[in-house]
Amino acid sequence: MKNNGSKTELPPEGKTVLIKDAKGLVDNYPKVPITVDCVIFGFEENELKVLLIRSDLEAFRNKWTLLGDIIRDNEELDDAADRVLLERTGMTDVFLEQVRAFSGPTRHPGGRVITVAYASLLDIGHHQLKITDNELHWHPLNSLKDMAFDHKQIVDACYKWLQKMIQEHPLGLNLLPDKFSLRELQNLYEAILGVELDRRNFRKKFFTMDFLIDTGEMEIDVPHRPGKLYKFNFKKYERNKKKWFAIDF
Amino acid sequence: MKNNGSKTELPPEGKTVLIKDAKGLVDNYPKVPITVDCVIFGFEENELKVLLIRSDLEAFRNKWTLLGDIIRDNEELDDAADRVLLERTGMTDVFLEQVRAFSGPTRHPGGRVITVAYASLLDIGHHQLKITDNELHWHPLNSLKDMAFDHKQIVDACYKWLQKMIQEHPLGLNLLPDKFSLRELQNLYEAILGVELDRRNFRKKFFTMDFLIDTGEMEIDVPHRPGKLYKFNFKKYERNKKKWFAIDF
DNA sequence: TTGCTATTGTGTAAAAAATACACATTTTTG
DNA sequence: CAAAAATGTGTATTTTTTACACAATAGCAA
Repeated sequence: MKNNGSKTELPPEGKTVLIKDAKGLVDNYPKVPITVDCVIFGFEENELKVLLIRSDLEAFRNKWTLLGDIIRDNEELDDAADRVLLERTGMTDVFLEQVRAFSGPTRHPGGRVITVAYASLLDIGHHQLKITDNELHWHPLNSLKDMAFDHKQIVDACYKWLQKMIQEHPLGLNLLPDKFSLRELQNLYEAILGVELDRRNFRKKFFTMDFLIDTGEMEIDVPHRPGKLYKFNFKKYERNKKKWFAIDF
Repeated sequence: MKNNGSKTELPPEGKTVLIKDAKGLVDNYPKVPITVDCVIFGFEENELKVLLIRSDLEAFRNKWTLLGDIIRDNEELDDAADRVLLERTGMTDVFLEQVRAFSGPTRHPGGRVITVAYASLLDIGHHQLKITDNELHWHPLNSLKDMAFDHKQIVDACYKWLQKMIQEHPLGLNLLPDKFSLRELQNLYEAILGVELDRRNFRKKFFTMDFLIDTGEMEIDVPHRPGKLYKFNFKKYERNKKKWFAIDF
């Protein structure tokens, strides 16, 4: 057995009593139900949307809630979030990232439940909702209030998270089809950040990064001059993404 | 009862059965013990350090662990982390922020325990350790391996979190005394980011931000020309901190 | 008291990045 | 075939970042 990493000797005998029965210890811990809740973002008609259902709790009659579930025995939080997504959208390999835990003791009317929020990004067009019970639908983020539980808070936190993340990573592309025009990309950024961006500078920015692949194809069915369609070169991005040193606050 | 925020009507009768007994529902949920673990950072001798103790589990004999505890009934995670900090360092109002949850089903030898990691920043000089049981001590981050549980992973995640955060927010100042010299500040950044920075440009950066208050005092007990001591103007920072629009990846 | 050491404090020029801004081109639609 | 709507493109200006060197100050040792 190694004893590296420290000059300190073993603890003095008789001072600290080591606990042998780890299982007995844990069995006596107070326990809490844990859920995951997914803020599933989509982009449609130049609007950021969230996938919601009606709450099935009487206490939250007619209120919207996030898709979520209790975690199962020995299930990782990430896996539980994946499962929720698979069950509802039929999609695997969806972008999903943990945002944070919410633990307000009165957040659930049935007693204490801690939830871990996940943000998920997917292309609305590229999938079919599996089960459309409880009015499962895409809800515009703007017209969202009065949700069940603390889900409005959770949505707000995940939206802020998203605003920050799309500026630092090419996350936003998960919301678009595989092939997209620069206008679509700019609309996405403008909608999520709530700003107007200069078209020429926006294009310059993306071309300079040099992660866009010209597919040679053009938009179709647009009522105006069609734009070029690009793919994002995720592989090159993963190889070249810059590490990031700038003090700036 | 309001019915705003949506054009959709009530769910069709007989389709969805609303659950009235929320409490009964939650009572039947599987439950898991939840802990908080604090990665408490300090800065001493130009090194980033973490506050650790010896594990009191036989299974992790002689391994270092983070300070943590089981959360209590109806205790918020943030409050539990505050409590851990208060108990061990005697300090209230310490900088503490949730980083993320860790849920590996085998992370605890006694059975499943989910933990929520917090990063904490404090000035080592400005406090006394309350209880020094279990060899509570400040451990250099560099010489850290072979910890109990998944605590090395947690430390790594929190360290990355810290590296990112100090570049975007004036967090790092929580690691320094109230009054500090620019050299100390630069040492802090260099140690945490693991880079060398140009002194003139570093100073220029901070002076340009205009959040430093000249205290009029100078360093004492330094074996060379003493530097000026500054305070950080947190109030002005809170008023003026920029919101932040730059696509950059 | 003097000189040595270590570190503070300061400015400028060059390069890179961000911004502001306008017009010709292409396709669809009526 | 003209009008509408959007694409595609370049340059000049400003701002930010980077690279870089020397005089001034305090402690310390002789």
